[in-house]
Amino acid sequence: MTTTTTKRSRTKPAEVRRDELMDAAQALFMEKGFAATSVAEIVEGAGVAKGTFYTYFQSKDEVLAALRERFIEGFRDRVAGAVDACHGSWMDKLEACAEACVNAYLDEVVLHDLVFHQYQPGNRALKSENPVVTCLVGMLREGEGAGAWRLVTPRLTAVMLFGAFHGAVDEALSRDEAADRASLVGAVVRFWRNALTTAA
Amino acid sequence: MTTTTTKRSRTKPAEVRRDELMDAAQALFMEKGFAATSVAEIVEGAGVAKGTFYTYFQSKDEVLAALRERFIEGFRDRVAGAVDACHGSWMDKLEACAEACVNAYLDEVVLHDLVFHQYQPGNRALKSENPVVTCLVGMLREGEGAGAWRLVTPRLTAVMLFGAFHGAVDEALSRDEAADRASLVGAVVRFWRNALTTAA
Amino acid sequence: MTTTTTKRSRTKPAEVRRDELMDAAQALFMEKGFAATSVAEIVEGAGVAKGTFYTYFQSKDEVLAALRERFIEGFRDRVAGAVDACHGSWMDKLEACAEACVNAYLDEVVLHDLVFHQYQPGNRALKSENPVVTCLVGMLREGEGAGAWRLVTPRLTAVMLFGAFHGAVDEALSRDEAADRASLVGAVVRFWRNALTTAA
Amino acid sequence: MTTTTTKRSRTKPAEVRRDELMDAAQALFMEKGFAATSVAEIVEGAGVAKGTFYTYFQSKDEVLAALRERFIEGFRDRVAGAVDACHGSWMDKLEACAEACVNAYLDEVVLHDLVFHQYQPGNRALKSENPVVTCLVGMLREGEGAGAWRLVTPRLTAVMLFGAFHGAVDEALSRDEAADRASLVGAVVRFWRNALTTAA
DNA sequence: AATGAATGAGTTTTCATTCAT
DNA sequence: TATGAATGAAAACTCATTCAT
Repeated sequence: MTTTTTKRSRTKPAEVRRDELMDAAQALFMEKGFAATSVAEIVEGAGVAKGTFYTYFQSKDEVLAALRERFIEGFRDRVAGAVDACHGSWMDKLEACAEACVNAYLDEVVLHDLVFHQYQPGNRALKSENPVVTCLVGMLREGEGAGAWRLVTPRLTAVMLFGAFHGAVDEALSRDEAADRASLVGAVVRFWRNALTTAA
Repeated sequence: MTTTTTKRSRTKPAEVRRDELMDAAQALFMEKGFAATSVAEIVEGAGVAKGTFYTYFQSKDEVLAALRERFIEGFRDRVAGAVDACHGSWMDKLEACAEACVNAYLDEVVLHDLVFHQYQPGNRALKSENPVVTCLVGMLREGEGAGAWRLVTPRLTAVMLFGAFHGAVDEALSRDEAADRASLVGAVVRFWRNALTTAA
Repeated sequence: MTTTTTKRSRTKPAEVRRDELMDAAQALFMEKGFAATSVAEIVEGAGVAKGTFYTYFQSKDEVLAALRERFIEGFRDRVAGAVDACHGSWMDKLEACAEACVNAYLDEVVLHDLVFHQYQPGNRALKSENPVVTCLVGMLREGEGAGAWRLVTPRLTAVMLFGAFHGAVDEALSRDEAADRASLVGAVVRFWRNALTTAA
Repeated sequence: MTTTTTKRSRTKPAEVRRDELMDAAQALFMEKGFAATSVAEIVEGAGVAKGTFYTYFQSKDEVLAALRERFIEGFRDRVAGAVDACHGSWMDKLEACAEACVNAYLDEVVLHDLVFHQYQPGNRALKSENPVVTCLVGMLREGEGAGAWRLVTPRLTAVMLFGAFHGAVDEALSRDEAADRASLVGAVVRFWRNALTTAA
């Protein structure tokens, strides 16, 4: 009798529950760090009981992994979208890419740091399978094909461009100069352009 | 024979004890990760009692911080030394710097990762107060004074050069291509040079 | 037979568990002192795991605080009950109150000492927000309204009456003369009565 | 050679060193409580090394005991002195005694609490060997001999007078009304007088 | 007498995970 | 599926005390 009424609201679609848990975890990890966040806090944030967490994730580490996947996908989509939307020259595309990177990164640095900076011996690979780099490589290659620039090692160049942008944004952040995004984007674009322009 | 050496005083100069503890901690952290290493293991490794650890460090975190300092200093000394030892042109100095960076980093990646990859909200500053960057800035400014190149924002440029090198080495490492250091140094040097050469 | 009772759920109503923990703690504290009792012993006494203690109390200190609350409430209830049950004159009520105080205190000295004798800077207030005093104040005021006595400072008087009783019982206890409760009650009552009778 | 010069200032008369240690301990105990004070802090306060502490006291508890002795002596001397200095009637002496008690207590409550409130099963005796009570008893007996008042149980009365005064001062302290010592002394004296005046 | 580095037993506390309901 | 009380292993850290100098 009472069963029909009670059952309903408690059970949500698995996907939804899982997302809610991930959202709660992400917010807390970003606020206090991974190690400093307890499962107890995550479930509190998601409004479920302790045990429920373990129906969706095998361990605390697993949520972090899931979060990482989600972040990578989102970042790549955003940057790739900006490049695709640009119908100018290759240099224009490069500029669009730099701008998208800076903005996407700035918008989500904390999250970025969270999902990437957990040291465990031998997780270096993560950074390089970086989809933004992959996307950059593609663009560099196409641009090269079109004669926009010449590159000895496209992948390494992409990685260095990415590293340069990364460093610039980190610097801006640590100096509280990230608010002036235009200047930042300007500096990065200028640097990238130079780096790709072989001195005659 | 050895008796005389062994017998002498359980008490050692503070500096020595501290270093022994740091060495033991560093070895363990690099082997199993920071979180997975217990203070109990560290003191066992250093051959002292639990309490002794706490006469030299306030907490486990503090050793990591000390290790970071030690790493940074060593890295900077190495790079600065290489630049100072180069008596060629500014471009030569730049090259010497790039080479020293790549080599120093490659020689101590594991340690580098250990001391830098622990995410805690708001430790971002560390990277930018990076003494290698500071050293680079100095060099860039002097080089600019000497007319070797022209820079709009020296610090940001230095930071991007550093980021580029960092990314390149990370990439090489993750692809197991770090063995061919010459190529790597070559790629970095070429990239740096371009980045500093304003396209006319 | 007994199986049904025993088997049922390792989980007990929160209130019950909490009380069991408090009981175990109280017994041990009274036997060996607060500092000399470890949480390990408490949980052993209560038949639960270490962690369970911390589901109910934030720290060892918190149990002591809870014990104090419980003691104070019990004491007040007992005294207030005795006064309410007395339907004689105001002097009779005063006498009932004195008697109840002496008896209640004598019955639980050890516990009293346990919960009150832990010196920590600034816990003095506890004594004065003493609900027995509050109850005494009420009685004194009502009695005054009824013309039983006249008081310049009711609260201070209540506090002094309480102090007098407290001192008398402490004295009796330390001299092992507490067995003769009648005499003790007599002395306290006589003293209280005098103290409230303004010499004409 | 160098011995003569170096030795001098380091070694102080034992008595002095001991006092310095007691002073340092007392200050710290009063500020943060006995348990919360470490031997390390005591020796720091006294400006000596860890080991020195143990040349003068066998343990941390022993300092507290020494402090208690010192407090008791000082308090008794002060009250007894005030009574002796009063050459009026017995009621005057009583008044002088009450005043001295209140003042001495107010001046050293924290210390009083420190040395008396440390609960360990069975240290109740301490309070009753209270020298002020003993002194009060003497005065009450003499006054009774001189016909100033009549008492059934002098010691118990003394103890109750002491308890009353104690309660009054505690109350004043917890209400921050201790500054107005005159009123406080007045209330206590009035109460004491009444308590000693048998209602005809 | 004085030192202070070293000790290490002992304690509190945390928290990821389980499991009976 | 959801719950949340219970678990208990594991860890960090403290500090009174010792003792070689």
